[in-house]
Amino acid sequence: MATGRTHRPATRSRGIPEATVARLPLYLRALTALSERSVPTVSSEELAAAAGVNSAKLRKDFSYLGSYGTRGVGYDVEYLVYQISRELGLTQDWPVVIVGIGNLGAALANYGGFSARGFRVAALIDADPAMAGKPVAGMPVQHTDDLEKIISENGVSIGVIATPAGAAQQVSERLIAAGVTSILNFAPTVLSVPDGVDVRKVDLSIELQILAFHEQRKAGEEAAAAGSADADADGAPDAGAGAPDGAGAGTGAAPAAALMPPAGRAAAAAARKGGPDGDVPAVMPA
Amino acid sequence: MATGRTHRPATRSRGIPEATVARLPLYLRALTALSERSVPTVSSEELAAAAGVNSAKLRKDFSYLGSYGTRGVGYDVEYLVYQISRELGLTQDWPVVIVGIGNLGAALANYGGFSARGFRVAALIDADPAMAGKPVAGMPVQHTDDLEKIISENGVSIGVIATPAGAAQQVSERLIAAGVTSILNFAPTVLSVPDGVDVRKVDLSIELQILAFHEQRKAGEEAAAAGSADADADGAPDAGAGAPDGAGAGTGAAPAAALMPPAGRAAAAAARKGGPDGDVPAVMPA
DNA sequence: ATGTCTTTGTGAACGCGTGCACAAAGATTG
DNA sequence: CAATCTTTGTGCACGCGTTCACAAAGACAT
Repeated sequence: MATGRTHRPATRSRGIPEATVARLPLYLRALTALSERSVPTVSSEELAAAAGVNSAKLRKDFSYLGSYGTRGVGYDVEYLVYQISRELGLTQDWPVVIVGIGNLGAALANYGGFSARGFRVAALIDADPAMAGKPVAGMPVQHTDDLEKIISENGVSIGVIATPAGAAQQVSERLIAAGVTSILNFAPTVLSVPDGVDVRKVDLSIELQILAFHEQRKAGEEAAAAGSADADADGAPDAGAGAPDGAGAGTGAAPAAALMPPAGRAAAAAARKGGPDGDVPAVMPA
Repeated sequence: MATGRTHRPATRSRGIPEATVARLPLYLRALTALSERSVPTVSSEELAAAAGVNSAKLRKDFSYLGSYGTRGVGYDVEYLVYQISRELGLTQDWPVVIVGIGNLGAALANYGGFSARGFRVAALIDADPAMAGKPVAGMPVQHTDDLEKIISENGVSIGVIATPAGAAQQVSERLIAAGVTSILNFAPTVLSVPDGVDVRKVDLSIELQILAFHEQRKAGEEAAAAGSADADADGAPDAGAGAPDGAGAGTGAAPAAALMPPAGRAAAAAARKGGPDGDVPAVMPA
């Protein structure tokens, strides 16, 4: 792409924005549903509605893949299914391993959607010797000791980590050393990996916290709309002087007790101490 | 990373960009870890490293909350934990219900991280009569018939949907009608909800597909770098002519069979027919 | 063939998020 | 008290992603 005049649309060679890639699976799902109903073609408008996105965005997304539509008609469902599948690499088989067979790991192992799209669970791995050999989802759990061997023998390049947070980093290092270059991380930790390795994380706790934020905000606006008395309300937390701060904030239920910085600290910390966060109870991300 | 969003027209009410809100839980986790080690203060540099973000970004994020740092020193850990918790609304109790107690639902019910941050599982709900009364995570599963009653009696405003895709939309409607205004959706469907309701979705299948895309791309580049013969390589997906493309990619096994558009269609469609996608085998999103 | 109607593909404007770079603020030392 | 050093808070520029709006392309009817 750098050599002199490699004249070409150049645009879409290596293009395909991340945001677009992230939506392709969404389109694919909607298209698959249409395909099952034997719908021959769809307009960008219809498909966009089914995928829950803007039609212009969808068209632009598809434009990165090439011109697969027919003006005045729409897109050929089957053909598009094929093209997107190919673009995503779903036309080939991807063996994956799941490390950490706790509650979540087991649920993932039983996950039907895995095999549905070219992903094949090649092995289930756990550090607990008691788990070894035990069948989960019709497949015997193997011990961590054999991790490297399993990876190389099966040509695994994608690993799923569902271990407690404390073990995640080490597991990722072993996976990578063994040849894995893509990781789906369910453990509540920031994995540091070398360049060239892709990591995506799924974090339930974070999603819930984000919802809580919006929920609180909604409650605040509601309160503000109702009793429009206190102007400041949840206003900008001016930590300025002494202990003022947005005290009178009627936002939530937040009583007085939870408002002064230096004092409340102890309580806050204490309340969290026992909490499962550092290593998670073998269930899921925290 | 977990996906999902439901953008609001304009969050003009009180700054705090969505992107920042999404990172606050990350900071909170890192801070909590520091707190447990009794570290009194952290610099933006250290905290940023622990959270896996850019330090300038972190400082800017915090600036939206107010000026909680001390120049030349850093941030007071405990104080910051408190402020972020308050901002996220974690100082209050959030009762949540989990609908759909399959493999995943059960794993979520057992999830320790729930209660760790102010979230309390108020009830487990499932449509299967056989599940009713059955204890999961030390709590009896209740039948869908009582959904509305459960929601209102417990003042639930956050619902978690872990049902098969086919039931998700209807469940969401009942939850919303009963008073829920925030939903965490694990079902592989696009939920259409009225304004004012927040939906975040976690979709394992999509994450894996995104990884597969990058994995394929890496394989393509690798092949291109090695045998620099065919210039085009993984370039623009010219479905047209022959069967070039990054075939020789060592990684996978993509044979020739999976390359022609009009022909492969049938196979692709067929392979998917029986696949669990339309309604998911009571395990997880597809 | 010609005209009309539908729908794609995309140029261009806009807004958000990111990261740099630096002045201001405060701690610390002599 | 002055000098120096550390770290925050933020103005600014850049790039990505989203959205609008419309010309071009093709189907379809006459």
